[in-house]
Amino acid sequence: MSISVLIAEDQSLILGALAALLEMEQDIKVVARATNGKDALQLAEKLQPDVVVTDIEMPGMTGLEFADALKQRGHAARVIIVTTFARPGYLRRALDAGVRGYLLKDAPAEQLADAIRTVHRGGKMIAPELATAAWDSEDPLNDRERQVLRLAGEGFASAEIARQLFLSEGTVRNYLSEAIGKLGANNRVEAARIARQKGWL
Amino acid sequence: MSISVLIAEDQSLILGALAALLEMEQDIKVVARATNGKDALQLAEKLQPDVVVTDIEMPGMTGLEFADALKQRGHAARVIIVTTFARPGYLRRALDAGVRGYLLKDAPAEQLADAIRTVHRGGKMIAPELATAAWDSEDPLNDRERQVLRLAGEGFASAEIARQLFLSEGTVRNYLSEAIGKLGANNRVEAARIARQKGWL
DNA sequence: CAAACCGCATGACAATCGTCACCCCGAAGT
DNA sequence: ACTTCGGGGTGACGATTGTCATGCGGTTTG
Repeated sequence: MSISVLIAEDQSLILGALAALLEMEQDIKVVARATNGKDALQLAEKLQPDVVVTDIEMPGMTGLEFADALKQRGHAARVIIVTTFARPGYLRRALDAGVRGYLLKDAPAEQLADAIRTVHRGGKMIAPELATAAWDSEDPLNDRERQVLRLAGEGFASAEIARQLFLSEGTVRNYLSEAIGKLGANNRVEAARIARQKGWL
Repeated sequence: MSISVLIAEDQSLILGALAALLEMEQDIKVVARATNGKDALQLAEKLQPDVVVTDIEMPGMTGLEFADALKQRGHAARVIIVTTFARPGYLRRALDAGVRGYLLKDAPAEQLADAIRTVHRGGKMIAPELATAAWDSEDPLNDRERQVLRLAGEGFASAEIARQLFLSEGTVRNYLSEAIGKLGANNRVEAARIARQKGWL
């Protein structure tokens, strides 16, 4: 018997493409498609697919909320998240929602079918870039550093940041220096980029 | 004879999925895939595909630069841009680069094959959301300013940018100063932010 | 042909940034 | 009461950034 799959993804073109990709596998059957979390939830309840593949960023209900909702209702479907974002924070929330797979969109194409099979068998499949990162890379920034870094990343000068946060300019520079050091960056811009990319801003 | 197509898209999973989607059409043949602009350029030169489908945001060389490079070399291939971003600035630059199609990733899946056929026939296909909005505000940046600004926005220092682009550091600073002035920004970071948001990077 | 541009480079100067050592003070611990 | 600690601050110094005037070899173009 083939594995029944539901796909949720808000960009129709990508949705169609993913479906086409999976249609090529004889042991996988795409039984439904949804372009947002709410539709996906209804369809999942009605069709009881073996596996659900979902994006995170969708209008209305995100993939994470969707996974959580499925879990609440004691649903058997195993969920695989497919997303652009390698943010440890997302992975955390996904695992908390009982998600069994977390793939990045820049993983090789065969991995999706693999992941579906693995997860259907009861296994887990986490993008290697994140498997470790979820553990070791905790956000090293404190509150002030985050605030300052966020503004610096928008292009505000130290003096302006100081004004906005009611700090002295020197202090702002100290925080920035700290943040730059903690993130292993060479300057505020790079630091902001790194932090954003990790989902810490 | 079927239409030969090259696909460039940095997210492998999506790349594979798009290829699968097109494989389903009997009159379309995916002859090559690339995950960045440079590879795409080489492959396009070697294989002379009828149509090139490319994403915009790719590491190294963007889809727009790629399209431009193809045009420079007097290449016959017709280019279709497929992107998430409905930024008028992108469309304008795409059209300037001689691009024949501009689709959004949330267009219906069948549109891609349609667009390929239309473009192959010599027609154009522009996402309706953008067809009108194209004449918004002009991009005041020239090529060098764009390159320099992009790197500056990533957090590279002037000296590093100079090394990467084989320019002197002073020249890099001059270009940045120009760009900052044109965009009404106060520093490189703000300038990069403004340009990005307008779709000029 | 000469004028006008263009892309790139220099050099200089002021402003801003990044770093570091050290200070102040109010809360906690013990 | 005496330390310790954390948030915030100061001052100074070198590196980087932003600005501007100026120069120089190629292309256009009148």
